Formats: sequence, structure tokens, C-alpha cells
Amino acid sequence: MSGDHGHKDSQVNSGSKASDSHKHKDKEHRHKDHKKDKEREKSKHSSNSQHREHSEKKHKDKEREKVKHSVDSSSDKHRDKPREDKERRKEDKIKSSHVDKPKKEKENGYANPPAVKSEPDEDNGFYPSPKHHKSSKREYDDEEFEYKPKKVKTENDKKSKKRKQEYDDDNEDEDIKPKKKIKDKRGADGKKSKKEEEEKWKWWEEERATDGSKWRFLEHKGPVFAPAYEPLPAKVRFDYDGKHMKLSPPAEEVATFFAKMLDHEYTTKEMFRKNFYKDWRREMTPEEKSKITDLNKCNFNDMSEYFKAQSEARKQMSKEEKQKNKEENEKVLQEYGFCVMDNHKERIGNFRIEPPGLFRGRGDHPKMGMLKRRIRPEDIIINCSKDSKHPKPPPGTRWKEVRHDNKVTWLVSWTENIQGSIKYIMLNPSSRIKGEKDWQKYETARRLKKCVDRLRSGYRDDWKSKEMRIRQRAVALYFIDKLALRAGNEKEEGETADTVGCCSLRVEHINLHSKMDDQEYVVEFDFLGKDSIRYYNKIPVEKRVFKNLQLFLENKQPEDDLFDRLNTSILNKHLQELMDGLTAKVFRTYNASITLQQQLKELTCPEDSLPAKILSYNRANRAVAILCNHQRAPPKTFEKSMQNLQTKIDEKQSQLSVARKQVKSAKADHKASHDDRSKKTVELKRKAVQRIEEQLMKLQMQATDREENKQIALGTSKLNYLDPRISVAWCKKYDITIEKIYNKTQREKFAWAIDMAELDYEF
DNA sequence: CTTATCACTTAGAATCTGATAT
DNA sequence: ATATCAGATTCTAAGTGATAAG
Repeated sequence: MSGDHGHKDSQVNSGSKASDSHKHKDKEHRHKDHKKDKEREKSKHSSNSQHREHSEKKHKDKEREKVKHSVDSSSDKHRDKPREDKERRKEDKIKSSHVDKPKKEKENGYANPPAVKSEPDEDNGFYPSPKHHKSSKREYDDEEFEYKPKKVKTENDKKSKKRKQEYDDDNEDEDIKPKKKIKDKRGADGKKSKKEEEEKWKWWEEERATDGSKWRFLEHKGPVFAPAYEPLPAKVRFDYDGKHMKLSPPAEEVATFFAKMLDHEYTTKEMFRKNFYKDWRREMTPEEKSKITDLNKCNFNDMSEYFKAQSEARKQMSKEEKQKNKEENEKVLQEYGFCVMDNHKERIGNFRIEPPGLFRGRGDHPKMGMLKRRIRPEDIIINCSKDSKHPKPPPGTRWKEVRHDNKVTWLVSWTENIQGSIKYIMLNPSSRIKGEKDWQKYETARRLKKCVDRLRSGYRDDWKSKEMRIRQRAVALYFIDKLALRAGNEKEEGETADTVGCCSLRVEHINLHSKMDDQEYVVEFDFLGKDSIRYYNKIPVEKRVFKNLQLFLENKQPEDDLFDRLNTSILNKHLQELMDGLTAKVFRTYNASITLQQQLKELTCPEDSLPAKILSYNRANRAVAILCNHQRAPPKTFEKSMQNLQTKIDEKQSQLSVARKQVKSAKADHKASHDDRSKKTVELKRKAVQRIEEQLMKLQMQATDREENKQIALGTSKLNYLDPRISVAWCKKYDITIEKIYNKTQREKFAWAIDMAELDYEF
């Protein structure tokens, strides 16, 4: 498929993920009666360790001998391990400082384990990441009361020169900001200048707080509530058992939620119907309850038709009406869509409270169809600073609470009734508070890059450990690193769909094949991950991993945990010891970003046309999306849109042949007449051919891109996993405008990267 | 330790919008 | 002008991981 264009990099080529396997809708896949009750779990472990005494195979015995469960061996771990690590690291450094790595070197290759370490030895990060040094993190050296944008933090020499020009204006900044803030609400002039300044605010050139506080001043208008329910016009019918029935407003409202989803597959699902019906009944009057006893006898069709007509009517609205609507929205946005945080007006991400409706859980969710209740002001907790103008609850209501907690970033929260979890209103990704965190995330991943070889040889050693828990940890980490699996927290059973990540993999999720086709030691993964997206992959592993997996599987039932002595908390604790700030998810970020960087190097030809370069970029992006298993349902209009494109290509092709003929005849003309005029015509026609060729090329690129992208979602990795500076640098290197790869929203989110990355940026 | 809670990031689908084709 | 479509935007569910509580 797409990403593999002859690169030998293991992240990209690892395994053979069936690209056609996406959503797993079948129920069989999920075992319903998987009871993970703790008692059973525990007893299993103890019996496990007993069982392990009688053996079948010789080499297994040997394996077993080496591995004792931690119960008896927790104290006999190798004491000298840390020292070893240190030594190794030193050695690596020495080597690497002399061996200049060729640019091409794969940064994360497993294929050839680190004979020579290749990381550049530039340890001092060029900006002080707060996560970096825990020690300094929580001390706040400048005084609480004054928020002064200070000069840019100490920078590494090589970077500083290019940043220098930009931060000379500290003082100016400082003066402008308060003024600007006051001016805010005023007329055109104030607004305009404010806008420009705000857009240009370079928070990344300012100091970050080093205590735990997230802000010093926060003022906002509170949330926008869902519009109140408007009862249906009398003519809209609801029929029960063939007879018209007028529902009470509360029951009717919930019925409309169902009616609006009638065309959706959800409403055919047993679980959905059951949950909906149960919650619906609770909204009914006693009479309704006694009359309505069977959901199957309910006819929502007329209601459904009514809503369809409504949305149709909305589409048919006149331009003026639409315009008016738009302005209305804009007004709400201006009023509620922004807040003031530390002297800057910032965009809020989701300022509207989620309207009531039926819960749409993904995959086989036990709660799908339940009523998501309406949120009232009394449910709302407001967070803002004490000295701000507090948001007002709607007339006649009050907030649940107003608090002033600057250790958190949210402005509004409420508790949702399906899972009992808390929902938040937070800032937009373009905000300082999100941007800083994002930047920091990539810096942590870059620190991982510097020590990943050490870590890798560490976990390889651990495959041989005497302790079961350490072996499990090491194999799990190998999967997380090599396959970019998620950590896999435990989930409460019965509350959510049955999905897993690495640490929560069960025996039934893998199959071992000591021989498969022409490969040895193949592990076949088949499980549902986040959002119930299927992960299917066959991947050859090292013999030692394979043997370990066999060991982990011994005496277990399909529904038992593969890594019974491991969970995310243990794993992350371990990772934290290996590197400050390291957690399982950092590997995903690291591997995604490093893969993009490599792929871009490999796939981009400097002499390619612009569309070809864009295709290369998308292919690099796609390689990452495949690695991270970011799938999507093929768009409903996919086939059609491919056809449309093909039609265009055909057209262009015939245009091209026409144009070519014209060149020929023009040439003939010129030969005959030899005059200037005909010569000009030849040139003109040639140009036309060239232009059409280019256009054709572009269309073909587009078609290829789209085809390859049929069920792969690029957005998630682009937005969450790829260090934007890699992309910015790539654009600069090949003289491609940033707009070609980032749309407006993305440019806003990545403003920091666009501003700071130069063409030589290395992740 | 285990479990619960909280805050925050990551995720695909649904919906909207505005450009382009008819 | 209107319909269609693709890309942008919104929506909110579902993860991760830190920390508090038991």
C-alpha cells in the first residue's frame, strides 16, 4: 500500500497490517461473559506458579528455571543494573561523538540494534522545558503579583541567533498588553489593533510559570446552554400501536431524540433500544407509562419526517436569512467564545454545553442509547479568578459553585450522567496554555530520542530476566515501542466497550506462529483498541520475545491477561525511572515524529513538482497513520468522488492530446512559413501542452493520494503526534508554502512551530 | 498496595461551509 | 442560481496518567 516505498525502516514495515480491516462490528469478537473478577484472577496466579513445576518441553524448562515469579525473587534482582546502564551510556556517548552519523541513518531501527549510537550529543535542550527538571519545576521565582513577559529564556547558542531578532521587543510588549486589554471593547480602532497584536502574541518567547499554576488571571462569560426544548407542532404525530398519541413534553422531547436518529444504525441495535426505552419510560407520565409498553409498537416516522423537512427548510433559507443566522452565531462567538487569560484574549474550545440526547457510545457499548440529560446552571462549576468579573448564571438560576483554582486550565465543568465523568470547557488549541503543553510534549519525545537506544538495549536485556514481571514489562515495552501500541489502562467492566491496549491485552488477542509463510516467530495481533477500532497485525518478532510470549501464555484461558504481572502504573513507574517525564505514550509521539522525519527524507525528491512533493508529504504522514492505526470508515461518497476525479483526468487527457496535435500542426506551419508569427504560435502551443501536462499530473497525484487514503485518517497524527517543526522545516527546505500542508486552524495551533522552526530543524 | 477521581489529550464521526460544477 | 462535494469545523467519547483516598 501507501507508505512502503522501499524503506527498510522497521517502524514503517513492521508487520503486515491488513489495511482492509477496519471497524470490527461483529459481536463475536467481543466475549461478553468475560468475567474478570479479581478473586478468580488471583487464584489463577497462584495456581499458575504451581503448575509451572511440571513441564513438557525441555527448553521451556530452561526458560522457566530462569524466570521465577516475583514473590520469591523480588529481592534478588541484579543490583548492578543501573551502573551498567550508566557505563553503557557513557560508552555510547564517546562513540557517537566521534562517529558522525550519516544523515540517512534510521533513528528507530530495530533491524540493526545500536552497534553505534547515532544520536547527536546535544544534551542541553535549547529551551528549558518545565517537565525537564522536576526539581526546578515547582518553584516560582518571580513574584505572583506581577505578570511580566520576560525575555526569552536562555537558549542554546545555535538556535538563539535566529530567535534574537524577534525578542528584542520585550519591553514594548509589556507596555502594550495592559493597554490593549483595556482598549478591548472599544470601537473599530481598538478592535483592529488588538486583533493584530493578539494574533501575533508569541507566548513561546516568554517565560513559563514554574510553580504549578496555570494562570494568574482568568475571566470569561460562562457557558452557552443548549436551547430549551420546543414542543412539536400539533400536526406532528407519534403513533403507538397504530393509534395517534400526544406525548407530554418531557416524554416527547426524549422521543424526538430517538426520532432524529431513526436512519442511524444505532436504533436497530438491541442494546441501544433497550437502554433508550428504559430511560424514556422514566420521563413518561404514569398514563404514558401504562399505555406504552413496547418500543416496537412505537412509530416515530412522522416525527422523523418532520425533522428532515426542518433541516431541508434550513438549507433552503434565503441568503439574507442565512446571513442573519451567521451574524447571530458570530455574536454568540464574540460574546462567549473568548476569555481573558493573563492579559490575553484567548479563544475557547467548546463554550457550548453539550445538549441533551441519546448517548452514542462507540463499538459495543453497554450504555448506548441511554439518555444524556440536560445540563442546567445548577450543575455547573465555574472556574475563574477571584478578581475577575464572574460570569452570571441565567436569570433565576445559580451556579453549582464558583471556584478559583489556578492549578487547572478549565473554565467550566459539570458531571455527566452516563459514566459520571466530568466534562470541561477549556481553551482552543491555539491558546498559550494548550500550545505550551503541546510543545513540551514534543520536547519530551525528543529527549526520548536521545536515550532510546539505551532503553532498547535495556528492555532487550530484561527479556532474559529471572523475574516474570520484568520480562512481561520488557516485552510489553517492546510492543509499545515497535508497534506504537497504547498503554492500555484497565477499564471498568460493563461500563464501557471491551477494548484493550498493550498492558490489558488478553491471551485471546494474540496468536503465535513459529512459522508463517516464510517468516519465523510471527505474532498475530487481533484486538479492538480505542474507539473499538480493530488492530490487526502480523509481525515477526525476535526469538526471545516469542519464547517469552509462549511462557506468558502457559496455563491461561483466552480471557486471561497476557501480562498478568503488569499494568500501566507499573510500566510508567519504571519508565519514569529511565527518563524524567517518560510514560508509555511518549513512545507513540516519538515514533510517529521520527517516522515522519525519516519518511520525508526518503520520499522527497528535490526535483519533483509541487504536487509530487505534496504526495510525498502525505505518504510520509500516511506511514505514521498506519503505524498508529488511525483508521476511518471509507467516506460514503468515496467511490463517487474517485469517479469524479477519474472523469476529470480523462477529460484532461483528451485535452492534452488535442493540445499536442495543435503543437504539431503549428510546427508544420512554422516549417512552411518560417515567419515569426508561426514561431510564436508554436511556443504558445507548447506552453499550453506543458500546462495541461502539469494539471494532469496534479490530478493524478490527487487520485493516487485519495485512493491510498481510503480508510486511513491523517488528521489525528498530524494534529497530535507529528512535531509540527518537522513539517515546517520540510516546507522551508523545499520552498513550499505552509498553507499547502496546514489549513488555517492548523496554522493557528502550530503558530509556535511555524514561527520558530528553520529549515534545518531536526526532531 | 488498590481503587477512585480528576484533568487533560487523543479520536473518529457528524455537521457545517464555502468553492465549484451544473 | 442551485446542487454537489470536499475540506473545515465541531462535537463529544474514549483514552492516558497523576494523585488522592481507602
